[in-house]
Formats: sequence, C-alpha cells, structure tokens
Amino acid sequence: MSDDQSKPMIGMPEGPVPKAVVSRLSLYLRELQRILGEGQATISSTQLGSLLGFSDAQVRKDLAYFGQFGYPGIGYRCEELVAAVRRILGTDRPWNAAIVGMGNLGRALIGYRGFLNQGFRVVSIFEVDSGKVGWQVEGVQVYHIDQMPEIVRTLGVRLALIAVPAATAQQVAEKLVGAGIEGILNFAPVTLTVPPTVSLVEVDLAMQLEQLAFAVVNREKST
Amino acid sequence: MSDDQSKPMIGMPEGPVPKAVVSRLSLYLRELQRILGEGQATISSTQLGSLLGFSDAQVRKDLAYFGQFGYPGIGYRCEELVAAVRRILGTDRPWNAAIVGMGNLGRALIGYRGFLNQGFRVVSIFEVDSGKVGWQVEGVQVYHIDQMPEIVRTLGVRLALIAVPAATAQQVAEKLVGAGIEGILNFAPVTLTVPPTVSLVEVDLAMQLEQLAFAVVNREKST
DNA sequence: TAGATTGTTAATCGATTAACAATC
DNA sequence: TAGATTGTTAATCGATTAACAATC
Repeated sequence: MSDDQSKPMIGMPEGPVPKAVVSRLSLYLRELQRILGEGQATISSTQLGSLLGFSDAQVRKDLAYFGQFGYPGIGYRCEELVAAVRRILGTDRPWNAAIVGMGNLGRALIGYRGFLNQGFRVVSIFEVDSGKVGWQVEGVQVYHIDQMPEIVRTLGVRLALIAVPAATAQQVAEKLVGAGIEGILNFAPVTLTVPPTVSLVEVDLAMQLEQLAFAVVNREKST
Repeated sequence: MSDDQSKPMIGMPEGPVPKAVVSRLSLYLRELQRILGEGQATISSTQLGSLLGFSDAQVRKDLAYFGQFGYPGIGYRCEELVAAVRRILGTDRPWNAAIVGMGNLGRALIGYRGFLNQGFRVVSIFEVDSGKVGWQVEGVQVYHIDQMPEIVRTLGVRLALIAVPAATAQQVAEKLVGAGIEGILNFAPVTLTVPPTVSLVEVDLAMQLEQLAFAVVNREKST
C-alpha cells in the first residue's frame, strides 16, 4: 500500500466506460480550460457541474471512474485536472488526421482552428478528383485517394474525417480501413460499417437540425 | 371508441420524450428514406433495427411513443412511416434558418445540401464585418448583424446556426433571442445560456474528435 | 475546531430488453 | 391454418442522485 502524495493518479477502469461519461469529460475539459484561462486555480464539483447543468455528484462520479483527482475540502486543481482529463481522452499527445473530400465541408474542416487547439493536426487531404490533386489548402497537401496507404503510413495518420457524399462514404471508409486508419469521424449522412478494430463517430449535421426542430415544436413538453 | 382503419394515427405523448429516442428517430428516418429510395415498400422492426445496430424491441418502443404505425404480421409501410416520422420531428413542413458568421464553417454550412434535403432552408446570413454585408453567397444574402430583428421577422426565420468564434457566441445568442429566434444550433465551443423559451443544440466538432481519440485509445475495452 | 468538499456506497430513477397475447 | 410481426407489459439492466464518513 503506497502512501505517495503525488496527485493525480490516473488509472483506466476495468469495465467499459459509458459513452455519456466520456462525452461529459470533453465538456469538463472545455470548461476547465476556459476557467483556467480566467486564472481560477481550483474548482469544486458543484461549481463545475452548475456551469454545465450537471449535479455535483455526477461530476465526482464521472471523474472517479479514472482515479482520485480531487482534494477534500478544496476541490479540484484546474491545471492538474485539465492535464488528467487530456490524458484520459488521449489528447495529451498530438494526433495526425486526414480529411477525405474537398467539398464545402471538407474545406471548412481543413482550416478549423478548434481541432489544432485540442491537439488534432490535419496533415493530409484525399480527393478523387485528379484536378485537385497536388494543390495545397491551408498549407495542407492534397493527395489522390489511391495514395492513401502510403501517405497514412509515412505521415503517421491515425484518424480520418469523411466529408464526401453519402453515396461514396462506405467505399471511402473501406479504403481508409485498408490503409490502416484507426478511427473515423463520419460527416456523411449514412450509417457506415467498419470492422471492430476501427473506431467510428458519426456526426450528421441535418440530424442535429432535426433534433432542434423537434425541440422547438415540443418546447412546452420538455420543461 | 373509434374503429377507423386509417393509418397512421400520430399523437404526441403526455410525458417528455427522452432525447435518445428523438435521436434514434432521426436515424430511422435517414435509413427509411434510403430504403424507400431502393424501392422497398415495408420493413420490420427487426430489419430496421439491425441496419442501425438496435434491437427490434427498441425500434417498436421508440415508435410506440407517438402512435401505432405498424401492421402486425406485415411490419411498417416505409412511405407511411417516413411521413409519420417527419411529422413527429416537425420536418413535414419547411423551416427557415439563418447562419451567423462567415468563417470557413459558416460558408460551408450555407451551401450544405443535406439541410435542404431534410426541409431546412438557409434564407439569410448575418455578419459583423461590414465589408461582407451586401454580398450574396450561394444565392443567400448577407446582412449586418444589427438587421437581425427586421430580417428574422420579414423572412420568417425560426432557427439559427451559430458559426462564430467562442468568444462572441454568447453575445450572438443573445441577439438571436432578442430577434425572436426559436431554436439555436451552436457550433462554437462554448456552453451557451439561453432562456427556456429557446431551444438549443450544441455541436462541438473538436469534442467529436476527442470522443474518437478516446475510443481509439480504449479500443480493446469497449469490446 | 468548524466549514468545505471529496470519493464511494446505497437508493432511486429511467431506459432497454424479453416475452407474449393480439393481429394480419 | 401457420407464420410473421406488432404493441405493450413485466423484468432486467444501467445510470443518476442522495447521503455520509473521511479528509483537508
């Protein structure tokens, strides 16, 4: 039984972590970074929770999945907790990502500063249109989609963002998997099938507007 | 006790509908539209569920919140169910939306075809930069942010998409609320505060990549 | 010491799944 | 009729909240 006083001690839990917990972790991180920027050194679970609309118990429980980061009577040290959460999420080290597709959305994602701020570097773009191959966009080189295996390997690309039409997204996903990509963020409005060795997150922008429309129409009921 | 044979009968439930149910409704709709496009007339809860990774019971339960849409022994008629789900979500009628901010993301959202496909029309753009005011982008007029109340009223804009930097997003939200907007889709990486009369959906793209990074790092555990 | 706040256990709440009578 | 499939109830599972001893 060790008695070291070094905080924080991070351990990944035995069982699987609920998706909702990981999602809140990202929100905690975002809020903590903001608070840290304002010069606040510590924060209680009650304060962090109320900034985001969660209960204090929820905040403590979520963090407790991964270790003991708090100080009874004090709260959490913001700087320490930011570092801990980034390490839990895996964003304490940079990730190289590729974007597939150079439509409006693809081009917007290339230059999105929010990615770099959180440790994600867009290091290559893949396109089927040979006319665009060889271009540079925001300092990022455009490659033909057939160069994927080589570029993924040489640049150490681990994540890919799919920004192609729904009709071609599954094909693109399969090429990415074949090239050794480990995770896919899919913006095409279609459910992709990938092997269990590859992680998948789906973001459908029109679906988000549908959720909003439903909320507006049923506003009274949701209160 | 009526005995009419007209299907479907839609009723909104008494209690609040869980967010997860509404989210799956959008997925059902997307899949149903695809299936309908392939000419399939009916679908069972088992088939629809397995296409999306849900159980048959889940599909039936979700739909049963809103009425009786299925036919025992047959399944659901795709065309009917599409119409029903669109009516439930509120997208059986068009929604006018505005975009605030003309950075990379804002410009990408203006021309996004996926919105129009699901019944959302981008009818105006708002900008603080006077230099851009008066432009047309993809046939959509750019207005100064101070013209918001007037334009929202005259064009019947009910939804707004915030695509401005985090630092100014809360101010923008307040202007939108003041102008009578009913729902906000926020892409700025900051938690907004809006009155309970206004609906809010938040999409943080960097957060989605964080979720992906976590999934990749913990791939073995999630299986 | 008194006050604040954590980490954790037990209690509560809500959502998913299993099962099956009713229906086509 | 036999087979398929729904809508719904009851059982199970998982996630959130309440409560509190331990700690600073």
